[in-house]
Amino acid sequence: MKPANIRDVARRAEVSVASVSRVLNGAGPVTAATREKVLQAVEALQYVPHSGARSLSTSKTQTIGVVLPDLYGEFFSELIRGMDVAARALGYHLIVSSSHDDAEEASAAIRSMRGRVDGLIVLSPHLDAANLASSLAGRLPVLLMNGGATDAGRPSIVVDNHGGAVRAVEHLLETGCRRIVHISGPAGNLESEARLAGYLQAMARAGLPTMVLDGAFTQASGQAAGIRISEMALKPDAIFAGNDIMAVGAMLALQDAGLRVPEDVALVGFDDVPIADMVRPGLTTLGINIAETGRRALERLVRIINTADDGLTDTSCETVRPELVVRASTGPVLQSRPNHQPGARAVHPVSALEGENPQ
Amino acid sequence: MKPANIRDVARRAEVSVASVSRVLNGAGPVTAATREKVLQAVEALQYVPHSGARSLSTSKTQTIGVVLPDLYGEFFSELIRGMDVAARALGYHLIVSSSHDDAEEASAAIRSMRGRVDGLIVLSPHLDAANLASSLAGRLPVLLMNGGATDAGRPSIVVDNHGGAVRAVEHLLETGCRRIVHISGPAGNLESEARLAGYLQAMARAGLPTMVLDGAFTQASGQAAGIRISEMALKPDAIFAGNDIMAVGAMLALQDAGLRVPEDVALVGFDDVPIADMVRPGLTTLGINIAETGRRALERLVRIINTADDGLTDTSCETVRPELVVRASTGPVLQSRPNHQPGARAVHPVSALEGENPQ
DNA sequence: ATGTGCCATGTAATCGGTTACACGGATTGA
DNA sequence: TCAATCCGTGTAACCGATTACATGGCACAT
Repeated sequence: MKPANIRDVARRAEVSVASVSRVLNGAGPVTAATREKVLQAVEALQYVPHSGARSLSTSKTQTIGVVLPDLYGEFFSELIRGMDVAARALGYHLIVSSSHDDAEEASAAIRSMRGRVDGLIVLSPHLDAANLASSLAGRLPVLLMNGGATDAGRPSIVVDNHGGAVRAVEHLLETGCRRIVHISGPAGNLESEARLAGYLQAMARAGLPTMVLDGAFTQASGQAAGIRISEMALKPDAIFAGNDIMAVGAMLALQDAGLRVPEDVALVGFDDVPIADMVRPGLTTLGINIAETGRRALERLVRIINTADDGLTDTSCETVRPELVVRASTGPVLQSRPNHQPGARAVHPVSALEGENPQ
Repeated sequence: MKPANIRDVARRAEVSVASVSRVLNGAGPVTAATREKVLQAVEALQYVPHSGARSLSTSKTQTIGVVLPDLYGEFFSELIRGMDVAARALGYHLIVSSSHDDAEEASAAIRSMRGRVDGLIVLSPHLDAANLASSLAGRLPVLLMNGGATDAGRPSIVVDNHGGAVRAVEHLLETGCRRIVHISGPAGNLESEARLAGYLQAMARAGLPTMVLDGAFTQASGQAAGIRISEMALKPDAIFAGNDIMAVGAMLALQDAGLRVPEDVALVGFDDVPIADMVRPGLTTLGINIAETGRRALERLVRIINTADDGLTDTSCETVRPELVVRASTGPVLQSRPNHQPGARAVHPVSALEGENPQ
């Protein structure tokens, strides 16, 4: 009992296969009578077109591939959710492939998707552009979401990681913090590096010394960093973590060590994943509307596919600007007057290292 | 510059298409020399087989569809991660389709996947079996993960929701709680109903009165329930929430209202999603190894596909037993002696309603 | 009545693989 | 030396859709 094919339908409806195809695709002229007969036959035979055969003749799969790194967590699931909603609205399917440790594995995934998808959305912040491009060989439309890289000639959507990090540091400065350490994401990750660079720049601009602890964008690495910090003799008065989940890890470690957030140490994350609002104190962070970004990415890729410019015309690099979301993990912003005042953050002994320069 | 096809490869390697196919599929006899020529041609032409064409002749897509409900959050993303890892290991791709509000929409999603996938994993706890079966028409292998329903004749993997709920209540009883309310999941959701039934049964068995607040498996609904509870004149001494995310919502509401967990109100969730270990106090919950469950589901479906028994032979209903994970959101277990003793939970005034019966 | 044009429909080529079967050359046994 | 066997290879028929092109019928203008 093999499934029915288009010829079975044509036979039963007493029309030709061409008419069946025309009815089903809404293309070409058909009389109401023909349409009716075809639809009845389709119903009776439980006919569903064979997508492989269709894709063979149309060279379209109505499917989009999403390649993700080995990191997981709320950020990526939110992103995919946004993409999935947009995909269904546009009549596309989504093939996801996650957990790619290295460039090698991601390339293999990309290769295995060729011919199976009409376009790709690639989130591999550790893939350098060159390696990536070689994998992409075919003229498959690709939308990059590769951290800070302004990859030449490819359409992309990137988060303004650098600007966001600067904003994070500025906010901490505004609340009176001076000894600000950064828990960084994994080395080689473009997002992570851009956030680190933003931190370094903002601190340099303020004339403050920097300190970086290595993290890996995971809760465990944030926790480990938090423990290290809680064991320091001269503790920082604020932490800017490379993402929310590390910030949460650090927060737990600090609290377990008896330190108070934000009174002893203020804390800022990045991404605004749902959990940021579920810890206490709520996590101040740089918010990205993640699902919305996913939706936009998918819609843009579909637009590129449909205009058949393989990223030749639309090569712009769309930027998503994170927005500061202030919650309780950072203290209140001090009055903007530069003169010293014993405000909410006066509990912090001001280090001699500060290099504060009231203009 | 169209991508190369198998005939281009055959021409360049100076062999026939049959040989190319044999080399690429490892099937059939070929000499080392032929293999070498073919592989060189493949490399030179950057050849990738057209999956649609292949699926047309083999009737296989090497793709598995996953249909998810409209709920999202860590549970589902963890599950998909587990499936994805297993899929890649077995040479399969994953098409996901989420956010299905109703049976209607889920059916549409299932239909749109026919011919595109070799099998389906369906997680639609609100789809009644009848409605579901009609959608499935084709003899497509389907693995159900449908909450408590022991759907006849279909292979399935279900969580022992009822048993888990009983265990949750028992644990609360062991810590001395008596006024235990339940925050339920959405009505019509089989998982939700099984957990509710388990709660009711365990409470009845203990001779205690029950109280159920309606939730929707979302953080917001848990929070709303928590607010309602914090406003009660006679407060419960424990909450069993239908899942972790509602438990977290309730915890935040209680804490915002100045109540202490577990001293004033103990709290148990269900699922053991990552966030359960990131709130303070840590959430006691019924742990399911989610990613592992996803992996097992996918591997089982592939096994069914490969043995070509469309769920005719293997129709068993595999059960995943959740395991109690005790964290700080519930107090210490009292001594097992039945005589009343002013232990850690003596701070709770024992209500007259209790109906406690020391045997 | 006849030509013109349009429109609904059918025929058949095509997409790019897989594979049953045919074939030819080499090896082996008698 | 000839027949039987085996093995690597090639030929061509299929899988199920789409669609360019051909065709036939009908309406309308002349």
